[in-house]
Amino acid sequence: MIRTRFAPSPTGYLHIGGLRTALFSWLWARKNKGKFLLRIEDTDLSRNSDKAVDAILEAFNWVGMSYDGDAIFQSKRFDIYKKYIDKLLEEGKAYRCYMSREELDTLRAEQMARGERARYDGRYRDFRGTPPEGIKPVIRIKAPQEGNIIFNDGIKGEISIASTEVDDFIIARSDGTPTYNFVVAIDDALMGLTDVIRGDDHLYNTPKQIVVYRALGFKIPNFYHVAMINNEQGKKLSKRDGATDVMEYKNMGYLPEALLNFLVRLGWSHGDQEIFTIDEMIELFDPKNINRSSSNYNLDKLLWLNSHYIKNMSNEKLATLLKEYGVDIVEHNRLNLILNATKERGKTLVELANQINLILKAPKEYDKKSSKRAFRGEAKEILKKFIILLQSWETPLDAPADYHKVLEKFVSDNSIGFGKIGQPLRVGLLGSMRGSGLDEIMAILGVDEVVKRVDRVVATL
RNA sequence: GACCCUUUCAUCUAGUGGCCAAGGAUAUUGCGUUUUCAUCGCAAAAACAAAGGUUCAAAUCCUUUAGGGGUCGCCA
Repeated sequence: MIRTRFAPSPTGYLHIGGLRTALFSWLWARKNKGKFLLRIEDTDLSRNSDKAVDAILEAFNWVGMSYDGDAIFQSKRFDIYKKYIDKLLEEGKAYRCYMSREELDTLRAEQMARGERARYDGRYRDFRGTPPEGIKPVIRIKAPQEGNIIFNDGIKGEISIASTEVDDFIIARSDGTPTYNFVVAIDDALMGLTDVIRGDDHLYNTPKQIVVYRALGFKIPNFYHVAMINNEQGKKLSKRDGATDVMEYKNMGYLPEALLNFLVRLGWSHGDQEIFTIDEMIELFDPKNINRSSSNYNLDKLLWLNSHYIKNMSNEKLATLLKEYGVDIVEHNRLNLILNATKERGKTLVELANQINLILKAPKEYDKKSSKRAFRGEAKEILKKFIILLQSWETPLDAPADYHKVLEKFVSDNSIGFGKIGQPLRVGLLGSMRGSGLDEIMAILGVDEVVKRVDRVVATL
């Protein structure tokens, strides 16, 4: 059975990079009817925040991802790690190192000056003497000193790193608390993970974790290192260009299905397919089709996807969602008309809400440029005449098609083009030259409201 | 600086030695539809980082160079 995990450290909100790796892991588990587990990496006791955990769960909930079982908190598993540290110590696979921080700093500076990769030199590896006084030791694991550490990455292929590049890294701090690479390996093993999908900023941690796996005799899982998401300029993502809280996307009016569709195609592909329902993603996802190279974050496509999902969403569901964006038309008897007239004009729910308000709320002012164009010539007379025709119409006016008949009769009676009435009428009703179809607008507003708005604008001309 | 990863249109990508004078999508531009805007339809422009090899044949394999990213913590 496939078992994957998402293992964030609770230092802040969830951003799209994290959401994407979580998505990949989640899809892979769901596709294989396996388990997707959540683990909170909070071993650094000074940097924890419960809020951060809530933020992650809120984001998961919004996009509809769920994890199996209970979330695991590393901070509650210190006794387990301690046991393994003692075991390694006993077996001589780990040792106490009495090097002071100052000594370490000096060593690193020297190595860097020589143009080497900074790494611990193993001076206490076989230490048998009397420990220096006043130093609380750290515990280091014995890494291999020769050969290469090789593993097969599911995305990048065989990765080989010289053992000389991997030092005897610290597995327990001088205060006794365990460190990241140690606990990750233990938990990944104990949680029975078969596939670890994570960002390729962890690529260099993998050989270290393999050292732990081997020392403890654990089975090594499959690793998949997904390349980073960069900004449009190909640089590291910053808060300005995408590394914002996932929930910000909700505030900006994006649909979760659009965001997931966007993210799944960032680095992964299934031939030429662009649109994926969640079920399709689950069915088709395979980490072997993840791209090796990093991808650039670009909002255009997300916007396009979002408008696609808005256009294809049921009116009932849209209406419900719109309540959070300041528009409540759930009980409106023209609900379908309103959304059919506007949903192609809003790329986000925020824009859609604006479009709806544009119709539902009488214009407070009339766009200058539009007015200038629309209200020239005989516009005033034409509007007056149109109102008369509208009010004297004999058959009931209900559907957009009914209003269309009125418009048709009006232009033919007066031998004018649609534009002659369309432009002033539109500006009179909406305050702007652009917007939904007049037939729909009038059907939504009804005769009385149309007359009211036109009267008002006529009075200003 | 050292080590590791990576490099196809502006962007996301298809492509695993011949089907590629490189396909799709977004964005852009033009045309059409429309009373406006949007949607939609059609079309255009747009890329194998560079140089050397290997091969009958290379976007695909190898080497070097250049660009980008990551890592070098008693952070995760």
